[in-house]
Amino acid sequence: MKHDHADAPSIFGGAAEPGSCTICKANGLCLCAVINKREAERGGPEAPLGTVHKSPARRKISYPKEQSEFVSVLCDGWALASLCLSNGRRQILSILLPGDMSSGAGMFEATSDRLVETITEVTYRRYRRRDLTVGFLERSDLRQFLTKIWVDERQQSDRLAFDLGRGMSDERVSQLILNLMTRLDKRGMVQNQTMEFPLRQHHIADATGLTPVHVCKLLTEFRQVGLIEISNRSLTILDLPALRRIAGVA
Amino acid sequence: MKHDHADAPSIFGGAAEPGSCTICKANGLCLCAVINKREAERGGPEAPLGTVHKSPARRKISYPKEQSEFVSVLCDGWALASLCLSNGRRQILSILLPGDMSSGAGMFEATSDRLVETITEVTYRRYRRRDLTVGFLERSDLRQFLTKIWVDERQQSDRLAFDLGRGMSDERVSQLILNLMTRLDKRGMVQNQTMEFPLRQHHIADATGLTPVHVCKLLTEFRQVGLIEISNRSLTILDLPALRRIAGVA
DNA sequence: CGGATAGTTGAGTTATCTCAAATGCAGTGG
DNA sequence: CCACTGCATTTGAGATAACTCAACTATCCG
Repeated sequence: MKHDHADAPSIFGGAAEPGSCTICKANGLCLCAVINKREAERGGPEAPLGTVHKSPARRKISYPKEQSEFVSVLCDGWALASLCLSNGRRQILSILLPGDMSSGAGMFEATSDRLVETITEVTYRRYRRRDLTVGFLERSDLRQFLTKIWVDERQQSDRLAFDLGRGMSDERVSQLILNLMTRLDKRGMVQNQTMEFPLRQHHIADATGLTPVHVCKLLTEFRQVGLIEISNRSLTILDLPALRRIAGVA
Repeated sequence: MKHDHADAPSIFGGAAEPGSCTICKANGLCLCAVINKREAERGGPEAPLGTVHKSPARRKISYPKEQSEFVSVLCDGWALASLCLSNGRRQILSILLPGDMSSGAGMFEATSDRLVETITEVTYRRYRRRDLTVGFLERSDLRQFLTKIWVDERQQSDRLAFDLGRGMSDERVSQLILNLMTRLDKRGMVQNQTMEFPLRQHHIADATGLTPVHVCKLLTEFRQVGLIEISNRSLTILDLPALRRIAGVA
């Protein structure tokens, strides 16, 4: 069984085994692999791995209410899903990392209210929704994949609601940082408590429901007391226990 | 095909047809009906409609981390699902109305972090999870039911995050009221802009991320300017357009 | 009637926002 | 290489939405 993501070099895991690429690491299963396998078993044509797309930084790649017959999975780079309403207010609902999709519900619904845009330059893979839904009927591993995503997303948005509704500003920001750290770590993208950190302060603000100005003040304070270090678009956690304490880990 | 919910009188729709009970109205499909049908087609035993349970007001009926082989669907009364963390802070994630379950993800996961408790006295129906998952494999209407729930929940929690992160206090409260009104209306539980309203102010506070005191002040202001009227645990919207305007309907 | 829970009101505090100006930094075109 | 433009970050001062605390009243239920 092939699983080399040949067209998306940056998600190469080196090996060609399942579980080796970033998408697999993130989800425990890669849609490519699943579709691949299905096709192989049927003796069908070479697997439709999904088409690869690239987009520069700061581009909108999916609009609210927009119909699409495709499901996109991020392969490389950072993106975000947000809800924008009246008077230009926006709330970021999720920072998308390699292996993520805008929302698992998108595998069934052709439209959503979410706006998806890139943060860095990204590579993503588009699958035809129809190809996937056929698979859902037939493959138990794909169904498991789905329910796992559902459960994970539920937990993430519950936690988000809690933080936004009940957290102080410093809790929210530290929670965001820790959350990203955990998710990147699962993908093998953290070394020495250090991670790539392409977020602008206004991203952090929109994700935490705060003001860019206030985010700035919080971050400088975090730095001053030796919690974190930011330089060169990368972030290091210097005092993990303290940061967790602020985030109010239950 | 029977569909009379015989043991849960208050969700009687009068007729015995699908679409007639509150659960059907809420979801477009009732689990009872689906399981019923499946069993009937197989010539199996009389359908396992799920066992009926009752609980008085203000009782916890499902705890975080608690394992359960059952999935509960509310038949009558109000309940809530919340996330409680450190120092007793709580965020209500969803007000549960007849036809709702704590979370659709609960149909696959035996545990969650949510605390579910009753607001009024409630009747609910418990289905064995195993009975449902078997159905998912076989019945396309049940799968559709599932994906609809997923999509709806996604939209609800996106909106919640937006309100908590980016809404002023008056927007949040009016949004909550309108949301409840809409959902109750779908269930045929609104007459003349009037609905049953068993929420205490501290419920509203926990749902909107505010303080009970502040909620009180907002509600009295809403009443003074003639937006709503509350009496006898029921709420009437007197000026719908104005309330929508405050809620910031997009 | 008494005790608990819920709602109301006012006074004072504080976390966060708004506004505004200054600085830094990256990319562009001359 | 420099000046320039546009974005991101920093800093300070003042405003305000929402909170805390505390006392008082109303309502419900046995």
